[in-house]
Amino acid sequence: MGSEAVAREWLSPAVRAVRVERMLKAGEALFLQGHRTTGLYEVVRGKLRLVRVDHAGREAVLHVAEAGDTFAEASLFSPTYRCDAIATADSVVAFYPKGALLGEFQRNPKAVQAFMAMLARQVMSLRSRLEQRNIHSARDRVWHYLALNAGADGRTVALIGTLKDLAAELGLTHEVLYRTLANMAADGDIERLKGTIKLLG
Amino acid sequence: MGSEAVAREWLSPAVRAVRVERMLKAGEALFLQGHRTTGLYEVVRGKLRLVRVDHAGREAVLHVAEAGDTFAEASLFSPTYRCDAIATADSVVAFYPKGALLGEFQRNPKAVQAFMAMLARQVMSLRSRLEQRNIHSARDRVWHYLALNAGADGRTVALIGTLKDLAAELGLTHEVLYRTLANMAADGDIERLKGTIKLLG
DNA sequence: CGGCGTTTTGAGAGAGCTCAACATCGGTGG
DNA sequence: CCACCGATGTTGAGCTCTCTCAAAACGCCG
Repeated sequence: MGSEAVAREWLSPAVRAVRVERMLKAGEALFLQGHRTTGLYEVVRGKLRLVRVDHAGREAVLHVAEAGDTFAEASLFSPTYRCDAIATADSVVAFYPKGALLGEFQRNPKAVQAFMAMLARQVMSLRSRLEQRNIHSARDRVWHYLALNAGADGRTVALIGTLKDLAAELGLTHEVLYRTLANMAADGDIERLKGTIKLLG
Repeated sequence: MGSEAVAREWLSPAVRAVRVERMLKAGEALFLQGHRTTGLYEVVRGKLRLVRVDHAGREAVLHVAEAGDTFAEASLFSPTYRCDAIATADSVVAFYPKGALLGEFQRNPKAVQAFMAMLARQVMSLRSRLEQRNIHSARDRVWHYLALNAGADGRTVALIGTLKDLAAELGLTHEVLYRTLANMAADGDIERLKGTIKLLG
């Protein structure tokens, strides 16, 4: 989940200046549903669970934010948080106060543009990942990922983390991913190199 | 796919004024990868496929936009389109010229805010739908959907389209959805009414 | 070297998918 | 008013594919 190809260059110097870091112990709540919104966050280290709790106390997970992810962007435009944010591991988050951000957005057109562009790219990225999950066959899903993440030459895919991480992003078990890659290589559809995969055919 | 709970109130009167409708025959291309961006679109009627075509001519679907969906938002911040938009059925799209939108955004802070808020809400919605797809069990996935879409009372879910549509949104076959709902009703977890589902327990 | 996490391969079971038949509902036209 | 038609809704049976549990090889770092 933490592998958004969506970079975070929306941080103008002025925005970066208002950033405040905060540490959280595992299980600690950052904010709760109904609380007044104070700003948005970025995960520096650790992992947070965004959950909505229904009347019966059951939780529905909205998102799991990991290192590098931002969350609660919508809090900028809403008076109260609409879910709970709970650290599932000891974590560090960077806080960006709502007022400072909105002020900067009003003063600096570049900052708004950068932030909007970041959101638009994230929407695009999320839509394609959702589309990917509509592909049932493991092989086709892996191919979809590879084709979409090929570099400039259209034939080389750089692997960022471990294959286990990739399996999680693809919504497959790591065993299935290993087997699928092995089969694709055996069939001559891909070539597996150190840290990269080359598309053939 | 077309059931974003994300309303489109980002349309200020000034924005609505620059809207231009265009008709497309099935199979017709609206824009192609590499073309200069002219603006973003909204599907009024029909269905469009956003695809990226790799060097070997294989397509990878990025998104399927249906009535009510907007797409190519990122074109506002990019010089060229990064995928093809092809109508898969006779369609009507509304076109919002990039220049007019960006101009309006500069003049009218309300318009920027509304547009950013819409994007932020869409990011939230997409993230939760992606999280939903991580749930393997059909029953848990359906429950996740119901819990997240319950009305103000937290117990009543209004069904917008057909159950077939819902099955597609959940990434299940309609048969499995029917069976799952029947089981949940038999177990007393839900009550099925006309056009709505009531959560029990 | 020893330990830990990743990578790999094996075998089995379960859940959802597919194909198929049928019921139900809403609209259309005779 | 009723027969017809298409799409939605429903249930059944079998199959495939992925998930799960298990075990072992590999690589990396102290």
